[in-house]
Amino acid sequence: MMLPGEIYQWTSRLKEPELKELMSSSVLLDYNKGEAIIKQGSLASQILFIEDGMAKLNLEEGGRDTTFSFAVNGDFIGLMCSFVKKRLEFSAIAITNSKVRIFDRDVFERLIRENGDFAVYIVTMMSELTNGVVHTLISLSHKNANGAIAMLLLSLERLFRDVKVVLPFTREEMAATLGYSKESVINTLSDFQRDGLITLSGRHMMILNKKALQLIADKG
Amino acid sequence: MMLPGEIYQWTSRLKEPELKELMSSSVLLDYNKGEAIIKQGSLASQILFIEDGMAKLNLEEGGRDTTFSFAVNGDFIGLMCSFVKKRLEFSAIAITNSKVRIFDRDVFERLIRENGDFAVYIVTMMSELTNGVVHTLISLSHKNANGAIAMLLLSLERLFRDVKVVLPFTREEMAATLGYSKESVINTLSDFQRDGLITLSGRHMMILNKKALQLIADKG
DNA sequence: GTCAAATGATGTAATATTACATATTTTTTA
DNA sequence: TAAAAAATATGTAATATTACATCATTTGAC
Repeated sequence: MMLPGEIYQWTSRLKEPELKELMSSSVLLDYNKGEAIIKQGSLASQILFIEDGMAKLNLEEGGRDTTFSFAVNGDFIGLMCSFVKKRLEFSAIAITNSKVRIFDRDVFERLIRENGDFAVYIVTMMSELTNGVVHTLISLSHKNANGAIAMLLLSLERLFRDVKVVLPFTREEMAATLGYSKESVINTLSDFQRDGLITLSGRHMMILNKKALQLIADKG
Repeated sequence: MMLPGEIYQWTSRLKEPELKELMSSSVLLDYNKGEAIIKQGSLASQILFIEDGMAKLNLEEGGRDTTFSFAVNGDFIGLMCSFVKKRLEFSAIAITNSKVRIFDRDVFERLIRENGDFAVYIVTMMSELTNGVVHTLISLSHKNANGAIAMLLLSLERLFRDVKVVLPFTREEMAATLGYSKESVINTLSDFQRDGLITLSGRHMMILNKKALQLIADKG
């Protein structure tokens, strides 16, 4: 439950009546694991905020689905790409059962118009998010298969805040995201398991040796 | 010379006195080809606008310099990454002699605060820019060497608006950007020349067969 | 212009990655 | 629960990419 002015940082940028208006024009929806929260190609008419759960941000292109970011509890989902003119060019998929608050973009934009503090806060958040995504994508693209996979596993550990992770991908989806073949992903994961860095059972993974994984991510 | 309200779209979002204030607190500087316009790690205290010339946006990391975007005449340089809290995490290098207008971030932010129209315009522009960068980086990372190089050459053609292009990279820098070895880049460029797709002489390139290059970029 | 340094070109061996074939396991559906 | 479908695993051959060695060319400083 979202209580004005206390749980989420950004709410403090809004005045009492502004926040009230925004909240009362919003809806809270439940999404099941695997469900699409945002479909690429839909009109950019909403701003989504994840109150509970996790989502992956995908870009579909050339028949491939690439995950380029994640969103967790307390994040605006893909905020840096949400204010486009026409249609959203990304999708968001719940990777756990999630509660998502849906704001109307017009109301949201009106607040940006009317509340300069809020506008600057949003602009700053967008820059930070974009920065992070660009950084991640470039790092990934310069790594070999081992390094890229290690990076992804570590980012999932941060996302879940736990060494136990449920992979939000099939091996093939993971391959598509990283730009390698599914066999490369499968083999590398097997290698990691054989070398005692992780345990694997279907989609359930546990990280056993974070330091070694980090080394592979850095060097690879 | 920048004339209020007529040359650049964004100026029409500002009121006469706002634009006047912004312009009068700005400076126009000349940069020579190759010169650093923005240094990664510098304080995020300015917003830069390129009035004439071209620049490449680089991210340094792991000893490598990766170009992730370009800016030309009429662009804010790296706007989507410019409103970060502390230091800029990208650099910008002039790839032709350029005239750059330097705005003070505080003044710029004050306009975002005080002029809602302007705020929304900036937010929209940031989203569109981020969208484009993410799209480009993901496309590139899924291509083989030939495809990635073809993509880059075609994007340079669009940048220069001409089939004659002066490559803003050494072969090695191009390799760093694309995540391949310099030999792969050199060999592929040689192949392209041998196959009559381009002519090359040092950094001077001419695109002879755009369709074939596009095909390689799409398929590769 | 000359020289030195940097950049570019090319061939080959080593390595990494993919593609294919096939068997096994897990998940889904009826 | 059983059967079917999807996903995973594994070995091997084909392909792509890198790394190394060497030489040619271009660029920049003096």
